Amino acid sequence: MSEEHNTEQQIFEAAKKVFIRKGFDAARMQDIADEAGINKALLHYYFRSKEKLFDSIFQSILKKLVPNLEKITQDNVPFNEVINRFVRTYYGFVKENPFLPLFVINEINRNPEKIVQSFLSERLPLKAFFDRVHQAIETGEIRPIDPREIILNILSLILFPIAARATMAGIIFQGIEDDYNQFLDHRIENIVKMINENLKTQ
Amino acid sequence: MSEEHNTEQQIFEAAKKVFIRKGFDAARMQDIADEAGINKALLHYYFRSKEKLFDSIFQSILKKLVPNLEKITQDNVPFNEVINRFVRTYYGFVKENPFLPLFVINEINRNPEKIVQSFLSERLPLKAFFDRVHQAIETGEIRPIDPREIILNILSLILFPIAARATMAGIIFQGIEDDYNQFLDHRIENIVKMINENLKTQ
DNA sequence: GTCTATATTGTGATAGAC
DNA sequence: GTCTATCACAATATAGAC
Repeated sequence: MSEEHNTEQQIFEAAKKVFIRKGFDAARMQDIADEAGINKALLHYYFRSKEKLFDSIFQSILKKLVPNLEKITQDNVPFNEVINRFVRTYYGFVKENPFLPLFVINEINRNPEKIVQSFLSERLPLKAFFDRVHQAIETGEIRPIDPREIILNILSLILFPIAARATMAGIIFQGIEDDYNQFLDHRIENIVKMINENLKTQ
Repeated sequence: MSEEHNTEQQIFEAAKKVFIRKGFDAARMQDIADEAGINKALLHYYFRSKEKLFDSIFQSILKKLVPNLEKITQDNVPFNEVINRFVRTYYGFVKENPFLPLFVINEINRNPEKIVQSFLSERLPLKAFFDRVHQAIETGEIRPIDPREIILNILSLILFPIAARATMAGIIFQGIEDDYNQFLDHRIENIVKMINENLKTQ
């Protein structure tokens, strides 16, 4: 009873792990079967094809990567504190899920329609943040700026160093990833400062 | 005579185009043959294998993407002008070569040793920039900061929006790429400002 | 050097026994 | 539901004629 065997769920989790690490093209059905501890034929029994298996996984991953800013904006904190929370919680998340950013970027590149499907139907969790920015501009808390620019700057500064880890660690740290990790942790402080300074009025 | 046929060079250029656009895994030898206007067998005649053909191309591409900061730092201009030139010329380059960043990131991920080969032998073009930063710190022109942090911030702000074009345009511009391009062009101004403000003393 | 034809290998998918 | 064995196809690589 407590040991629900549930093969379908087992496959799902295994596939998630393999797809995220290798991407759709490089992922092998054999890898997924091995990871799940079963054989290839069962994959096709539960999910008809590799593509179908992938699709069932992708949407949930994309949602996890788009920052959920509703919680962060709902408390009535000053705007620079909104930025502070945004940067720190989002960095904490991608640090724990370092393969997600590049995975999502590549898969959307491979098939751009995938993103439309999921974001046309429901409301983006970015709406709350955009509203909060406009409010901060009206009250003179920050200078006038397109909210999308703030989002793009923060995501760039956080996601790029993770997505391009091997490249950047190779170029500026001779490939020593431990040093690079420490460097990134320490740098978060400065990102918050940089973003907030850029938003100051006058 | 003036019409040097030179099949090898023709293959090389075709392969470069196809590899950059599709990546190593997704690139097909047939695609390259078509692009070069010859057949598959000739590819193997000139370059023994797909891997060998790829390797002969990759190093030159990597070098092009690592910013060459020697020219920019050699004139005796104030440091904020160094930043200004760096950001604008580098953005101009990747705008003309939008597939390079993600291509390099993915291929180094696939095979991290590739980067070591090329950068252990010769001196990085970043050295001149690092020296210029240290000089600017000593003269009090900018605040004390790790030069690698400046590089990483600039590359993040410029490369990420290009590498993740489909994703970001999809999330914040409903996939309308023309609007996204204009948005990026206009944003460069603010990147220069943001980086320079962050480097101010006090 | 350049081509056509074919060998070889890898992988997604299916058939069929249990 | 789960397995083994096999199909079908795609893609790299090679043989051999010209």
